[in-house]
Amino acid sequence: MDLLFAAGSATGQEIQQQLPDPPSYSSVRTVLRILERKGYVQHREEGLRYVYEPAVEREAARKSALERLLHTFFNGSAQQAVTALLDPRIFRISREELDEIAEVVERARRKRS
Amino acid sequence: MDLLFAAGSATGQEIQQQLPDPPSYSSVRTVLRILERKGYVQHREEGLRYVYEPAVEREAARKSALERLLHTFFNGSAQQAVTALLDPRIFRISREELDEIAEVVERARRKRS
DNA sequence: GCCCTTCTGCTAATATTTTAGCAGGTTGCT
DNA sequence: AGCAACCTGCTAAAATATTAGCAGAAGGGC
Repeated sequence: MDLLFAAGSATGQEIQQQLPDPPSYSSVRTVLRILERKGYVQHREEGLRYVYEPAVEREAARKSALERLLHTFFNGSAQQAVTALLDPRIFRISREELDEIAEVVERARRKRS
Repeated sequence: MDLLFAAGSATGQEIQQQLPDPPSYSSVRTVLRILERKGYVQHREEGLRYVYEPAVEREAARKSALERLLHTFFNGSAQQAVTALLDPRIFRISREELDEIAEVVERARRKRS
């Protein structure tokens, strides 16, 4: 699923290739079919093969993943999460990126006031 | 696991209570015992009952969860993640929190320059 | 001392996941 | 037409996860 969210959509073959320690193509497809039956993914036919994509809105999935992460590791606090994201011991962030982040925050503040 | 990371540590009973649609206590303990065998959690005896906690450093787990989220939903970009965290359509953030975040960012910038 | 509650470990049945093989269809090339 | 390289669905075995029941130990109150 994560893979599909990251890629947007993918064929069985693409998924298999990106999987670590890839199982047989047959296995991948079985899983996809099951995920589809459960309503987690959907496919469209493209030429003769199926292209799969998540059945849930990307936005919605992202939101719920964020919420979960915040709750699990940051006590629900967005501020703590941002602090971790900026912690050089955790991520190396370029100077430019840092500037952009500052701008995003400033924009949010201005919008608020 | 998420629950344990959020709480820091917990007894079987506490875990059961916090679980949605809670299965029997017996089931919870079986799972804990298996997780322990696999090395994901460990326990210490406290009085007569076991208190479980994750076997991995909280920091390390947090880092890997963040990395995964960034990769899955934000194209690896911390900036995009911060943007989402500040998006009022996603999270309601108080004015104070926003100010604190701004400060965190500023501190990071000063440290950098 | 005896019972009630709460814990542990063990065991076992059931459900689900994971894996792969096989048959049949389509496309395209020779 | 025949063959190779794809794809799909179906099927089934094996591994794993999930759930819960039961027995035995320990503590606390009557």
